Amino acid sequence: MASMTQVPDPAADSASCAGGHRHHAFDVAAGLLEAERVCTAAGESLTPLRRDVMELLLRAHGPAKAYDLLQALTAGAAKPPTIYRALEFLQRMGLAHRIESLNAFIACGIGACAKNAGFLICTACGWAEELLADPVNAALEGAASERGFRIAGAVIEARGLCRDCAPSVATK
Amino acid sequence: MASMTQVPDPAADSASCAGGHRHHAFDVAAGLLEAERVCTAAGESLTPLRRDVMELLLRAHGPAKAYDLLQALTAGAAKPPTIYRALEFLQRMGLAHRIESLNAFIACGIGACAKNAGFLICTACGWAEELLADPVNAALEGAASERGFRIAGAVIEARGLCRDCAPSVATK
DNA sequence: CGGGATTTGTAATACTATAACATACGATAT
DNA sequence: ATATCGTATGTTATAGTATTACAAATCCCG
Ligand SMILES: [Zn+2]
Ligand SMILES: [Zn+2]
Ligand SMILES: [Zn+2]
Ligand SMILES: [Zn+2]
Repeated sequence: MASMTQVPDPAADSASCAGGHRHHAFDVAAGLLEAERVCTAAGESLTPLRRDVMELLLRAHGPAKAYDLLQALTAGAAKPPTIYRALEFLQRMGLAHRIESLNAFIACGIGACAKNAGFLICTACGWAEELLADPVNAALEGAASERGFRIAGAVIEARGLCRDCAPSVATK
Repeated sequence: MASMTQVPDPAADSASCAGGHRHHAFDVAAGLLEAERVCTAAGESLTPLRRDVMELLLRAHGPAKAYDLLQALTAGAAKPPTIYRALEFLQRMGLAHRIESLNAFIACGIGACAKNAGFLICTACGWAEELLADPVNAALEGAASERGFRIAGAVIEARGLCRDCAPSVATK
């Protein structure tokens, strides 16, 4: 298999995933509408390419790797800068996030949040659930201010087992 | 210049750094003693190679890149697996940490903390200060438990300006 | 010494990301 | 309509990060 991350082929549609059990998924249609709305509001354009990448992220069953997205675009004819540029744009719009500890990208699960989201990453099924990380950021702010440090942004990524996977791993 | 990260040449000693102002540094001798102690306590061996890498991390004026460390080891004769293996060992011992958002490594600033440390990374001087991230982890735990998620570990990395740099950037 | 486990060396390759420059395209102003 | 400008995309090449697989050396114990 080319990769572990689940970038769907264009035909796939449902929320079934590699692990076999169905769970977690984005609402693709709603996500695309929201993306259009956000870009318009920002005076930017959700071009066909950017929209295609957004759709791939929304259909993915978890964080997607850049080169897998690249392969999924027009059957791999695109070159690396194509995908990195589209991802950078989507991140700038708050429509997607990069997960540093996975070198992967995911659609925003909260809705155009430009900053300081957090993720709970399941090591069993690969899903990453987004958090509004306000309490976490507040705790970070507290620690930072004690040291005279001014926070501009933060990476918050927890690894562990999601509700669905904790039982199956525990009983294994 | 080969790289921005500050892996010292073998002669360098003080806490002066690329930015010109002196600040932040590890206590090299104490760090090596502690490393020896931790490894012995764990029934593992701090071999000359591992010790050399630990010393490079302690002398570095901030997070160090793997290939820069590699270059600093015996003037670049070593191959990539050499450094990645040593770094993995040091991380396992809690003597070093990987900073995901920088693809870089840093000596533990707290003392053999195996898990869940956090970092405040200054984007001006490049230093990364380690936090005992207990309050942050507590906040994360709270958010996770609401979702039935069991956290095994977390990446907590804030970017911003340290106490020393905030004024100089503000007045620039 | 023999034998097994750990550590290190080495070569090859996979994976991730950016720089630099060329081309295309849509909007606006003559 | 044509020129021009800014934005977006295409293309080539290269830089940077990390792992796999196997070979050799070393250490520890019996
Ligand atoms: Zn988000
Ligand atoms: Zn799961
Ligand atoms: Zn530490
Ligand atoms: Zn600083």
